[in-house]
Amino acid sequence: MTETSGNIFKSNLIFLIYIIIINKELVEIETDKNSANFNIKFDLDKINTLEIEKLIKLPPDPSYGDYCIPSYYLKQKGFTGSPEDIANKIVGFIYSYIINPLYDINKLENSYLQDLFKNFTQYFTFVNAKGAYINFYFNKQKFANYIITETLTKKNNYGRNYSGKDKTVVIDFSSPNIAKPFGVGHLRSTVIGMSLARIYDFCGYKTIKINYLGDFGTQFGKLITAFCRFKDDDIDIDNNKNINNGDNTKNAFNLNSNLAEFKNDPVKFLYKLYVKFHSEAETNPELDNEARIRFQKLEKSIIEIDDAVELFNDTSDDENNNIIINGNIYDFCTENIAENIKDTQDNNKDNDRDDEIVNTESDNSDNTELNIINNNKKYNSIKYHNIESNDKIKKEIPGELYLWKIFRKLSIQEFKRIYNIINVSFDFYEGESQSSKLAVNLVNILLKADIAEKSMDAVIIPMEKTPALIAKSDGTTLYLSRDVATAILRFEKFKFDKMLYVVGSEQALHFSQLFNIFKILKENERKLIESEKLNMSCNSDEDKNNINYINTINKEINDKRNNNDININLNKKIDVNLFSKYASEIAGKLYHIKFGRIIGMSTRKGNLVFLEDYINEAKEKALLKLSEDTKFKYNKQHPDGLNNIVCDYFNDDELTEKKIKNIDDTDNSNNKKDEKNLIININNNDDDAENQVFDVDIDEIALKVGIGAVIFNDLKTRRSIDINFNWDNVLSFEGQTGPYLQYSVARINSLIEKLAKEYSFKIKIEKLYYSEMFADTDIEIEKKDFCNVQDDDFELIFSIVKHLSLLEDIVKDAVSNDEPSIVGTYLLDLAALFNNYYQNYKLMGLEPDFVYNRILFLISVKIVLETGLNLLSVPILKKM
RNA sequence: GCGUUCAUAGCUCAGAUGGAUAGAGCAACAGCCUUCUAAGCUGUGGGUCGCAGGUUCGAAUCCUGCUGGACGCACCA
Repeated sequence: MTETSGNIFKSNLIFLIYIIIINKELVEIETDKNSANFNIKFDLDKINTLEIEKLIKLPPDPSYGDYCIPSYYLKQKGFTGSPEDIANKIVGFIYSYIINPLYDINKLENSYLQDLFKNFTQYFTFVNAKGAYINFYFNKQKFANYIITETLTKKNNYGRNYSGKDKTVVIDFSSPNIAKPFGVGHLRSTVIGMSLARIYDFCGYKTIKINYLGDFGTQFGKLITAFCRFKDDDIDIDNNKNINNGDNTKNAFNLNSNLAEFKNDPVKFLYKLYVKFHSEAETNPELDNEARIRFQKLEKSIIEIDDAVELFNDTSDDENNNIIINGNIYDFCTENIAENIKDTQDNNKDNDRDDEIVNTESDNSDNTELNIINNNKKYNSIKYHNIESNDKIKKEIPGELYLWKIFRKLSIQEFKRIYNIINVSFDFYEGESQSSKLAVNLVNILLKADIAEKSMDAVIIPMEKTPALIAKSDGTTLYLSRDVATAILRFEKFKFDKMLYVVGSEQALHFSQLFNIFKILKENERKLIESEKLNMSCNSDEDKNNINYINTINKEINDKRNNNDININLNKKIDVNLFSKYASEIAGKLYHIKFGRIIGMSTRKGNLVFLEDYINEAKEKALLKLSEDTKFKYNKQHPDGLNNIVCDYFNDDELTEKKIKNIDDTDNSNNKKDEKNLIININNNDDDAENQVFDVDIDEIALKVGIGAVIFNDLKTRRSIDINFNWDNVLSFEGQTGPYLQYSVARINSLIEKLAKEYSFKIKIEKLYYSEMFADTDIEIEKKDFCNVQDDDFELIFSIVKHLSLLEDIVKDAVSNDEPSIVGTYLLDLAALFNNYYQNYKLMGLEPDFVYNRILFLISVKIVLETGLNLLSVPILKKM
């Protein structure tokens, strides 16, 4: 027997349908209501509940019932005749055997069957056949009370299911490029990925969130070149003009305004350099050349220097970041690196083409380009010692590597700051740079195995359509080959059942090639094994190096989920037969979660939009609205105003993380509990109520509203379609928007609070907020009847409760389609239903018992709304 | 040219995987704040589901063709 849906009404119906199906002969005979037949077949072990569940549909209109079964579905189960006939016969069967007072259920031999039939009459009051449909009508009161009890009992676990039990899903999302600003393009991946992670988690999967940084590639040569050449220039890309193009290299890196800017906003500064590089390169081809050389040096040093990636460990937290930014290393670096790089720059002028340089290798000791790589000469490398480890021995590394590390580190810091704002976290930060070693090896093995072949000096894997390019003609690896290597390493570590790449649809070809490669590797497993053996036993220097790479490549990724960065353990050796070992297992487990582009997104100046500006724009709008509205709402209507405004986060860990980040000046040894509620107390000075409203941290609220608007805007539509960007749409807080959902929750909170106060109910309001949901509430839920069919508002409540009951199915649906928008539209419907109720049915002043029950009902609505918002990673506000 | 993908109300989108009468939100118009937050609610108007065929009891949904848009097509990621 397979697992059933969490809703007992549905599971009961599933069993009934099963009985109908296996007793088909009995159903097809027109049974005489009075002639009892107690030989009903029933075999508990053989039920495939999932299959039967698919037969159950929701009628389009409540008047057609609460569940229905289209009888034409039953033809596949062996029923014959017209759909109308089938429906009629089945309804006849149900009335003869179950809802028939003359039929004595107790005479059934199977006691389980007895219970089932008894339950059925309790859960369903009415069954009819209408055309091709068999319609089932709930015992509405029982249903409503059942669902409300369920939500109140399970709280923020309501809707959770375990369809992903014992399965691991790796989600690769966000993946910004180092040294480039975090724009709205990355936002989509980030937001979709984060939401999927939460939804998968809610379905019981072990979910691993990975941020795969674009920390490698030709652009870093460009950036380093630009940094060395232009760092002291006046660059203002906003106005699109470059003042002072000259060579300003006399005083290397003074503490001038540029340095201040670099320290203050490194990513933006680097972006400016990058833009400047491209505009300069148009007239000066030498720049591109220099960039290429510098990247080659960088790549080589990453591969050759054992702990290259680990230097100035990215795992370090604020403490060490401060060292980099403010302390000795920084100053040391800035003085020396600038000098050194200037030297290489000067030398570089003699070498216009990189192949010349490559060919003059080793014998020209004055050629600094090569010495950097091979000899670590004083003038072209950087001495440093690792303060963290109290390592007294100074090491020397190439300047390119040093700068690259600095850029990388500062960028990660900046990204983390932004992720913090939108409440996104990762289990691991990875980088392309980490898999380049393995990627090199992959190319060799595939060549030997005849799976790949050379084509115009490059290495390709032939495919039906476009051949996959896995190495450039200069032997360096590409995005694609690194992705293959990365997938292997990840599989080795996580043994995932699924890996999702949340990347825009413009990269569809790349991923279809990637998946194809694994398919090809699987088909050629034997060849691969041979090739790997060969690779191990060969003697050429090149191959030895490769074996060396593979032995030293990082394999060990720290298990600690909370450690946010890559931890590389270089001591651990890995299997050489990594590819043949895992490739066939990986095939078929990779998915490209593609999404459409954002069209027409630009600032008023026409440039790339930075995420932060985007959020700020939304925040400003919210602030405006808030200042207009609160004045009216809280001062005129409710003179007692707000006592406290609580800005809540949904995740304790993330909350703590944020708190720690914010409080950097004080040693925060307070217990966690105090941190949880960021309560901002307002001076409740009666005289000056009007001004107080603005003392409230409406800033915080506005920010959350802005974030909610921005995030929900990306999640409310299906991934695949392109978004026509329109400021008015994003900045609209009315209708189908994030703020509308947040507002609905805030309304419920406020209402509950008011009613509890008015009626002196002992309800601890703070226990009702999402982050506290794990704690026991003081609500008594033993009382089963929260509502009654005779109540005036019953129909309204029933329609809402029915919607609440869908949550589990919605979540499953979202997972099977990898589509967060399914949750989004569900929430909009639910919020609309609630607001309808809110507006049309006033509770204040009604009977206390009745009101108390309604509060419990409101809490159950709130639970579902908040659960959904949490799944979408939309901030939940207690008040707004 | 080849491939992927999209086309539903003036605009932005749903449409439960082929099922009962195609639904929301903006925008327009008409109402609703001296009791619960008007970021809200109620009502009205608005459709040849891009076009043309096909598949069957039944199509916005599936297949083919066409039109129109977006993206991609080997040394970028």
